[in-house]
Parts: sequence; C-alpha cells; structure tokens
Amino acid sequence: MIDLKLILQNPEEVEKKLSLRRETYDLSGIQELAKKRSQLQVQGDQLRSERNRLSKEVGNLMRQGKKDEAGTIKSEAAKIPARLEELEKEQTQVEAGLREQLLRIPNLPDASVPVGTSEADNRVERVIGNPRSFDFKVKDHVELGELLGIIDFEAAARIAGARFSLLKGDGSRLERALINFMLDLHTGEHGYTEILPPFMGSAETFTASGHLPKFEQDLFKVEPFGFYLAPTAEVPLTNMYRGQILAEEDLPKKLCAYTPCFRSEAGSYGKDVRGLIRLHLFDKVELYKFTRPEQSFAELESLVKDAGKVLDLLGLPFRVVSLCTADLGFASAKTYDLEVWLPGQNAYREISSCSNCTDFQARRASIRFKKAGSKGTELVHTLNGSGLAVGRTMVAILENFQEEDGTVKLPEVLWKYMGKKEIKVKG
RNA sequence: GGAGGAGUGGCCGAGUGGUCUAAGGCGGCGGUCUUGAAAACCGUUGGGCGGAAGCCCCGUAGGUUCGAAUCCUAUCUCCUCCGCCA
Repeated sequence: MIDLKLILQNPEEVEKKLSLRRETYDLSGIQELAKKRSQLQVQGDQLRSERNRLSKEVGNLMRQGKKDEAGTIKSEAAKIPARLEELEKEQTQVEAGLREQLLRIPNLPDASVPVGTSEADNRVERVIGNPRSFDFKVKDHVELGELLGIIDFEAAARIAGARFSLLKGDGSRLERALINFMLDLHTGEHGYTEILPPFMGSAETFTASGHLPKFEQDLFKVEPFGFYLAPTAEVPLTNMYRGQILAEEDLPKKLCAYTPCFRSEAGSYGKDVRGLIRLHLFDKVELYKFTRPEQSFAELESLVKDAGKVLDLLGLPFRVVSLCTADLGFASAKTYDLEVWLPGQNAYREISSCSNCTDFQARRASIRFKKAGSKGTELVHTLNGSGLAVGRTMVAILENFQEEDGTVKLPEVLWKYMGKKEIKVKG
C-alpha cells in the first residue's frame, strides 16, 4: 500500500506518478471514503467518551452505595450503545471499502526510474562480458538436453502436462549444484542468512506481499485449504516478520532462500512454450533485505551486484537493465533486471529481477523498526531479487558452453559440486 | 482424529465485571554515586488514529452489560497425552 496520507495531502502528485505506469487510477473514491471515515471516527469517539464517563460515574456511585442515582445515570447511558453500534457498523463498512481500493493501487515509481510506455523503453545500464562467437551452428538447450539425456519434457508432460520439466542424471545434479553454489556464495561471501521457508501461505500472507487481491489469477490455489503456492520466496520472506517491530541495529537484515516457485502463467499461452524458460514450477534462489528507509536504494545497488556475481563466477555474459515506469512490477518503486545472453535465442533474457519495494510491502505487512534515540516506530523498506532463477541459469550454461558435438564444458566453480568438468554426449 | 491446557506491553508474568484502560520483574534509556565500570539507588520506558482533547488495541471475530483482559459463542495458534503417520 502507498501511504493514505500522501493521497490525501497531495492527490495530484500521486495521480501523476501513478499515470507513469500503464494503467490510470482514480483516487477520488479513496479521498471520499477517507473523509467519511474520519467523520465517523470523530462521532464515535465522542459517543465512546461520553459512555466511558457515565460508566465511571456509575461505578463510583455504586461504591458509595448510592443505588438510585446510579440507576438514573445507568438508564441515560443505556441509550448510547445502540447509536454507537450503528456508527461502528458504518465505519467498518467504509474502512473495508477504503482498504479494498488502497490494496489495488501499485507502488509509486522512484524519480530515478526511466519514464516509458513499454519494455522497449527499459534502459540498459551496463553490459558485462562478451557473447562467445561460435564457428558451428549452435543448438538450443532443448536440443542439448535431449542429446545429453538430462531433460525429458515428454515424461514431464505425462506426469503433469505442459510447462513442466523433468531432469535426470547430470541434469538434476546440475540443478542441485547450482542451488548449492548460489546459496554457498550468498551466505559465505555476501553475508546473507539462509532460510528454508514454507512454499505456500495464507491469503493474508499473499496480501501483504502484494500478490493479492489483484493477481490471484497468476497463483495456484490449494483447495479446499485456502493456501496459495508461492510464486517466489519473496512472499514467505516478506511475511517472516509480519506485524513485528525490528531493532534498528539488526538492519539491514539480509536473507536468502532456495524455494521452488509456482506460477499459473495465465495469459502467457504461446509464449516461450519450448524448453525451460517459462514453467509452472521452477527453482529459484532469492535474495531479500529489510532495510532502513535511507539505505534502501544503496542496498538495491549492492543486491544487483550480489546477483551479478553469480553470473560473473559462472562466466556468463549479461547486462543490467533498469525497467521503465510501464514495466515496473506492482509492489516495486525501482527494478533492475539482469539479462543473460542465450546463444540459442540470440538474445538477452531475464534471469534475475531486483526490486526496491520501499515501504509498500512493509505497510501492508506492518513491519516496522524502532528508531534509536527517537520515540515511535517507522516502516522498514523491503527489497528482493533473484540470485538467480536456477532453470534459466541451466539454460544459459548449456547454451553458452556447448561444443560442436553437444558436449557442455562446465564452469570451474561448479566442478566440485558436479564431480566432473563436463557433461558429455553419450557415445 | 480423541482428551486436556494455554494465548496479556520487547521478554517474563499478575490480574475472574467498576478504585487509571494492566501490579511486579527483566531488558532498554536517563540520572545519583564512582578515577572509570559494576553493584546499589532514583526516574523513565508499548502500538495505532488525531493539531489537541480524546478514542482504540490484553491471539482474532462476534455476543452479554451502563461498563469486559475478566462472562458467553465461534475461530486461529501453541503445548501435553493418546491414536495414526514420512
């Protein structure tokens, strides 16, 4: 949620910022409901105040044994509850409506985000590494996976249908190797604490992260239990401290987590139907931070660095792209995508998305910290980023390090995890 | 699935209808004392809305009442025992 106060104090500016995204938003309903709510609040407060005063008096008189006087006041006070109930009912309704609308307003883009109308306006920040030139016709990862006997899409389809994968032998070992390599790097070198959270959560959890109520169609729901499967570890990690007050000295809190990710991919029919690129179920290692507000944008830069380090060490060429206002996710104020070079597609493809959600999720989840020296609490900022999407990393390794016969030379950092230096075509 | 118990402020914990809407302790902060520190002692210390007065928050949601942490109902979570089970 964005701050209601911001909307009430400066609606024009909020509307202007929101209009930089693709959709348009009308804030007049929110303004009206907020006004109504504070009126009801004041009226209710006055009634409650009166009731409290009279009740106290009844108590005093009873103690003094003045039963008759107490009775008189009692009957006067008895008129209040009915009126109060009416007001409270109306206020509850108004508040529910207000919240419903607020929950569907996205975060405001940061001033540093390039303004644009489509992903074509995303800004390339830097390019790292050079795509290798091949003197033979490159195969894509689907061909390589079959040739090497490490990916079996037909078997996956038998089990679960389209958009699933089945890895075997060195394929499944490579997946496991990548997960371990990434976790070891982020915990060992970058100072993140490893978390293994639940992969599903309640509606409340998904509302806090911003995935509900607006994006239910993108999620798998577990009926009849009411759980949703996490499309990213960002969801459980955001909720680890829901409703908590953190100590300032514990910030920034840096977490990383391997989880499977479940996505319905509603509306993506016909897109990336081939291969490991877009699946209903994939593995990801996620990076996550809770920070003080002043440090969140600096922490975003270092988060991008941490994710990029994985690609560096694997020897994969990539570029960093700053998403424009139209391409920004719902909860994000600023997002950098890392795009890895895929020879099989002759293109850079997203392999990590790193976002600063500022106080947007923290407000929904009520995650605050106590400021040293001053009274009260303040909302933290939350950041998340892939470090990295494991399946797409496997795609990049297969395609970038293939030999003419299909053999794949593994990056040196993976040798110890794989127990070998290459995946050979079976003779 | 069966039986029982428990959810109170950062933490522990008292409080079973009305002396302030939470005693006391720990922790935190400030101070006295001290060369400094510890100890001791004194003071202070939850969250939300509001300019303020004031209002709300004792797991959550309802209910009873002039008045609910306290009584009733539902629900969630945790614990113990039994059963089942990876």
